[in-house]
Amino acid sequence: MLDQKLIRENPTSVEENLSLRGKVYKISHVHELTVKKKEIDIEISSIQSKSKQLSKSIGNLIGKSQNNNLKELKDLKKKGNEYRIKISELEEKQRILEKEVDDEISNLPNFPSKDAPIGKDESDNVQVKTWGDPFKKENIKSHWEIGESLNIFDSVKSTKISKSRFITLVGNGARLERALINFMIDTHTKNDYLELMPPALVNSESLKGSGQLPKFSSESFKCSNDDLWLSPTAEVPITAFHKNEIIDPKQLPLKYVAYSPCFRREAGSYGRDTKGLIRLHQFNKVELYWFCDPSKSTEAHEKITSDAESILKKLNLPYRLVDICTGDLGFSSSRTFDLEVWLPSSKCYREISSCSNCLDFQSRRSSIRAKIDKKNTYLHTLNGSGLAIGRTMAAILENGQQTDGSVKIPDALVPYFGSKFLKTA
RNA sequence: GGAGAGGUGGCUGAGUGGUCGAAAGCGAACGACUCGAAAUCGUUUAAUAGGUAACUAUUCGUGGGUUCGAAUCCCACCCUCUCCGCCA
Repeated sequence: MLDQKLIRENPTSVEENLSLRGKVYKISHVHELTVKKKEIDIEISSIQSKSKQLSKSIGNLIGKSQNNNLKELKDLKKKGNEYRIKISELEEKQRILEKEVDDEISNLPNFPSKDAPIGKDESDNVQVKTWGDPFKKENIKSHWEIGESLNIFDSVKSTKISKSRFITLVGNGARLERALINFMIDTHTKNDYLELMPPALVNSESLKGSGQLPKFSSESFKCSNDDLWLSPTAEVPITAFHKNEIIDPKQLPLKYVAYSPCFRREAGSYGRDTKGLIRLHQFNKVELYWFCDPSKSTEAHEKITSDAESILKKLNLPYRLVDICTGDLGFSSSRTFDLEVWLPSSKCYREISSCSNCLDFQSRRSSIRAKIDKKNTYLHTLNGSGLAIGRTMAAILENGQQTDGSVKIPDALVPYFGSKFLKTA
């Protein structure tokens, strides 16, 4: 959520900042609404003040004389009644305006950071660095071919259970999934992250608080009988964990790691990545999340990214770091570093983690503050996958494939998985 | 799901129409006493929004309503607790 005051006082700068995303944003209408709303706020409070004084003097008058039928009293009450009617009229206007303003501002994305590369779309993203040697060989199998031959997951049977884009992990596949979750959480908790295991169902307010609503309602699954949705990422419940709080600044930064199943409708992606573990309606993810002092979020962004990277390094998976351009930034983010893992079968890097600095965008939506220098200040929030489990498994299968059909398990994962190779059961 | 009870400041808890933003206690801060501390005594101490400030408004679960005036009355919703039912 952008600052309403900024929109009211400096609409031009708001438009300029938003236009960095490569689209035109017209905010003159919201601007007018915020100005009107401010006028009404002031008017209401001045009438309330008069009305309050009047009520007190009526109280005093009744206290002094026992007679309730004085003409003076009647006149005062009449005057009070006028105030009341006026106030309720104005409040009605205020409510409508507030809703309009809120609706419009809720649909505006965050400002891109000045440091983000300027660009229109994905093709303008900037590769910052690569790590490890991409595995290139003839006769490379895709992870779904490997999965099928090792019998570690089954998508055909899963359509009987649910529909397409769902997966059932089988035997060692399920075991590998659990090993990855535990390995990642252990690594991060050793690094001072506090583990959370939040609800998978979240209410509308929570989705709004982190930016998924109102604009992206078609991206999430809704439970029709309740005001509950299947959470698309742990970012949602973690943000909501501190909703409407004023946090003691001594506790900052708050660093959380959470495993959660994630549910996404993937509307509009029909035909893309239909095979394997890359794009599913349900997948597991370990998420990293920081609430921090606004002056320290740039630094925190570097740190959360390197914490996510450390998993790829420990698993010895080749990857690259990409600086997302202004036109390709997510709705809530002002700067995003993507980590992309090498998938040899498709000879390309695929996103496995997205590390974003949302500045005060989510904390303003969710009202999460800390008293810093005697002022209540919206905190900065940062999130990053550390990592997406299914895609990590795909990368391990493809990068670790052996000529005999087995898969080498990364050394760091062996204690969790329980053996050095993944073979046919 | 059924029956009942309840949601008040950092905490406990009083308050059923009029200086109530709210008694009392605990806690906290400061001061006195003390070499220092404990104990004791005294003073102070809710939050939010707007404003440089004086100040103004709002807030007693949330949202409406009645009234000149609502923590207090009415309606709806949310949450918590107890019992019963169901259940991993």
